[in-house]
Amino acid sequence: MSKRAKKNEQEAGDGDHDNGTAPAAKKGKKVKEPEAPILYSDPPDKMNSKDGRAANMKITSWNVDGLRAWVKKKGLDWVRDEAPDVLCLQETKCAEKSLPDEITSMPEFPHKYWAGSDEKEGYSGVAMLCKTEPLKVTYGIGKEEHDKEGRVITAEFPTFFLVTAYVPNSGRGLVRLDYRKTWDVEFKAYLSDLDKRKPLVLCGDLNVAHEEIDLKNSKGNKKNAGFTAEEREGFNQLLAAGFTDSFRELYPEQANAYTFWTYMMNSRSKNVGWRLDYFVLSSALLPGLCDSKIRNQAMGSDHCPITLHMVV
Amino acid sequence: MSKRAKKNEQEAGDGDHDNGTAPAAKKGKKVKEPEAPILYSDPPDKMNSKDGRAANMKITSWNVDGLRAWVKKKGLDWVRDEAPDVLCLQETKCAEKSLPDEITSMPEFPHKYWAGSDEKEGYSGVAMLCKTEPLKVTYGIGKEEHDKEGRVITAEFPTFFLVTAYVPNSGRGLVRLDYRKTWDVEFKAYLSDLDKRKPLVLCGDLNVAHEEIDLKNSKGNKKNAGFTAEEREGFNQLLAAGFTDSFRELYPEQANAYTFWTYMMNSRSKNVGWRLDYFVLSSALLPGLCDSKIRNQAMGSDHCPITLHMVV
DNA sequence: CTTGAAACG
DNA sequence: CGTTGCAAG
Repeated sequence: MSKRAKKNEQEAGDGDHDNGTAPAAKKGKKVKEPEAPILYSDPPDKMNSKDGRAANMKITSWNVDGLRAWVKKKGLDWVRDEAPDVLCLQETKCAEKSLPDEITSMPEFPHKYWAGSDEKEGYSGVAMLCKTEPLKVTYGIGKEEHDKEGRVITAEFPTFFLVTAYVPNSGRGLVRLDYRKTWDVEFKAYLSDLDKRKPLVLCGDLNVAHEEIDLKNSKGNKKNAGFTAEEREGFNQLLAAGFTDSFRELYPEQANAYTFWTYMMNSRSKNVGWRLDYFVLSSALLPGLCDSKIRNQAMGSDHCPITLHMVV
Repeated sequence: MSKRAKKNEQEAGDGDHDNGTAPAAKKGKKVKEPEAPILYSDPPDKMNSKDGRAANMKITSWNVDGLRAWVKKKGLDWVRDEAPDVLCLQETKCAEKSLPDEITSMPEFPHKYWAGSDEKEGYSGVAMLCKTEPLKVTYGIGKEEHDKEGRVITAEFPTFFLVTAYVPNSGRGLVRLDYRKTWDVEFKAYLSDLDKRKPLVLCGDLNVAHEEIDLKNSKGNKKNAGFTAEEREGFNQLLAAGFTDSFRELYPEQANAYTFWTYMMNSRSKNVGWRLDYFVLSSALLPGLCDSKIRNQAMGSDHCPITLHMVV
């Protein structure tokens, strides 16, 4: 391989979450054979906690990248099969009045909560759909500055809080990294405050790959949104505040486990991806943790869904 | 039919070229049966002039409403079957560098000319593709004010000028009617000047239905772009300057003959349309006129193509 | 590459 | 309703 080609393979483009592979080879140049995608084995869901109790709460989280398109691509069929107790969605990109009937009328989830962007229509937005009614539902993190983009919904259940979040992307050229750093600080403070009242589950697109193992091209992406030192440190600080990355807790060595692949350059078929979606748990909930799964077969978005089984 | 229903059927919306039919009937109300579309018979092309000479020039004009989408919808397959000597396109909405290979490499037309909008990418734009090379090709009408939107190409052939035009739409709410009136005056002047040198054929989307016979809902569209008194008078003035609407010349009583149908409200399937595309001829070319056809079976745009046969 | 909205028709 | 460039990811 030429020096230049090697460089390309590690460089990232100026986009966010780029996979860093070279662009289409020039005509006449030798092209690398397509390799078999490197996946990881997917054992059956563990339905019991370490201390032997049976899971009684199933939560699924999915960045749908445009709810309307995702519904057309039959994302809800997958959800019906998965049948979680709570479904959390990020990047719905849809005003409440424009939601498809198929989801607003879904009988499996009688309790539905929507947060949209105040300013920009079709931007950001999260949702939480529940089988049973939460005690209370709140929107945002209680900071005017951060609550205009429909990024957080918090539901209080008898024994825990469930927070779903779509963390701000730092953007191409890291144009929004400064804002993201503020967000990370204030969001962690919000979660710490909640945690003092009741343990919590945080799920959603946290827009960071924590460690090198959490993305394919770690080398080439150190200056790109989602893998900067600042964003990774933000995640470190969250864990230091007493929270746990449930997937990594259960599968500390598992490589090639991703939840996002850019639509560009056939990244998904090559499993050139990032782990950006998480279930993060208060330490008090760890004894009830049964499994934390990545459903990388489910299509309909550039992210795949993740599912948590726990005892609450 | 109720008075209200009747009113709806004649009213136009505030859009341009609306067909003026009522919106979807309210639930529970009686709905009119869908009627068989009223078309007109399409006799074989006349390939001789009145004085018996054989046609030796075939020109096709088509508002493609986005050349790239039209190419994907196989518009070029239809063109290859039609096999005109000159193909004129309007609303290409495509910068020259973004043209699909399939059209730039088309061997049937070795001589290709493109005009695009200077300011707005993906807006307006016309093209002329020729089997034989014109003596000279010019762009615009020689008035700075009118030549920024890629609306006119003029090709000089040995015995005539061919002008293809995409005349400015007066817009919803007639926001651009004033500009259109200026255009009509200056464009007529341009054509009159050309006509002094050599007779001409003008083809393209002239964005006006001339008389009541030239659109389905004439009553409801008198205040809408394409059928205002001002635009119709502009066309009258053009004819008064010594030019002839070739289709109407040959088929003076032919109703239900349209070249445009809004994509909305299934207008095309109901043949609720407008005749907006024309071949307009200098009087000196009338003896050579053989036929002026509307190819209303050709799909790929909200306009259909038209074809002229003449002796030059 | 893909989404959604905006402008235009 | 459907096209385009656009911002965003």
